[in-house]
Amino acid sequence: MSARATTRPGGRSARVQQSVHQAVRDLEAELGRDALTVPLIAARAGVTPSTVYRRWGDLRELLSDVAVERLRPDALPADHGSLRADLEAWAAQFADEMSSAAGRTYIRDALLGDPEQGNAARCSDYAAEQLKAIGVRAAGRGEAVPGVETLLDVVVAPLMYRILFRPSDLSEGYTGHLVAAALGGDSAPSAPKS
Amino acid sequence: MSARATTRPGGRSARVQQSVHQAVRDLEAELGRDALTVPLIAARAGVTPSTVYRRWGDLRELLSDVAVERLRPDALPADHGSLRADLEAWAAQFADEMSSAAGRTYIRDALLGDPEQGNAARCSDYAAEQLKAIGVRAAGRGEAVPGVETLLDVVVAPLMYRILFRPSDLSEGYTGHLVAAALGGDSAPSAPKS
DNA sequence: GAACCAGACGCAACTCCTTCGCGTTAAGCT
DNA sequence: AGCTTAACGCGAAGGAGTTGCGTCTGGTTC
Repeated sequence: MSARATTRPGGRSARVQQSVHQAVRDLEAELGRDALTVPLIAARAGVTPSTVYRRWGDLRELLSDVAVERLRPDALPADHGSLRADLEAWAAQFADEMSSAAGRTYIRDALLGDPEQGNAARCSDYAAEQLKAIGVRAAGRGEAVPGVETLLDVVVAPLMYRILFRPSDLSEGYTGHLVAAALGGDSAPSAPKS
Repeated sequence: MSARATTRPGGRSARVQQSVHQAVRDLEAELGRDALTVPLIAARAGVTPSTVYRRWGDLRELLSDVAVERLRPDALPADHGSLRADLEAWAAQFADEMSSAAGRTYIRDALLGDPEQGNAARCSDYAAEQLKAIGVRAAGRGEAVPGVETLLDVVVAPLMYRILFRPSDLSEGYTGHLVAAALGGDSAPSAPKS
């Protein structure tokens, strides 16, 4: 049902998918996300609307695909010399990007794809890959490293929960507090009031 | 923009809102959620489609309102005699309800409402109220009680993250593991592999 | 390398969701 | 009771979403 598993990866189908995705990005930048419609996107991409409906089935599904691509990290997390520094830097950047208006829109769009496994799981996989890379690097230094599952539970999940459900309660030092909780160290000064 | 803050809470407006909400629930049970359309709902509710569009602006917004109402807990958490037992029972029930097909649909619908504060925050408030009630009761017994913020971070957020992003990775004893992490006790046997 | 098969696309017509202006109704207030 | 204004009903116009059919292209097989 999704366009990802195209049965014909090469040739025309690939060109259509590429041009449609590009049209979404262009029009989103020009007109804003709320102005996007399938006929508009199709016209910009040089295809007919029915093609888009057949491949993606829905505007939501198409936007979900594009959103997941934009959420894909473009590089491995930077090396700051220690597990704690790496995690804090990564979590801070993650929180910044995801809590922005654009980031929240992409997350929401990504969550709207096919409800079963699919686009949403990819977002989590991206975070897991980054955390795993940080963990492997720290293990190479001889540091004790929490498992990826634990980091997802203790750092990523609370951040995402606040971004999605409590957008107003995302303070500055919160990521530091979460990393400290994950590593068992001291909490950052601006820990939650409890 | 949302229908909640109706400037005229009484009289006809209230009747319209009530009948429209009821129509959504009825039609959702009869035809399934995907078959819902604004004209259909309006006809069942005995109003014109333009009324629905004016009040809610969008089918998504209307479904978001209805979903939040369905996510509202109908009773205070049961008393099992101890903080740990109360938390485990509540978390297990929460996970069950939210990870079901209907629960996930309601959560997704609720998240689609007005992006700023609104319906999504209500969902979190519901959980916070329940946790606070459990906490107050435990404090009355003389138990040491983690703050609501901590419980949201350590128990609710990981559950919700898995439900939304990793629907396949929600094992049986996971909630027990999370409660144990929150209370500092031993982990349940089926803890994550890390 | 040439013919075959199947999936994907373009085209066009149809349905109906969505929007908007205007007149009417009723809720809240003095 | 009269007034003000928000909310609703109605109807028309525009546009999104859907579908059937023919054509084309990419992959496969002989």
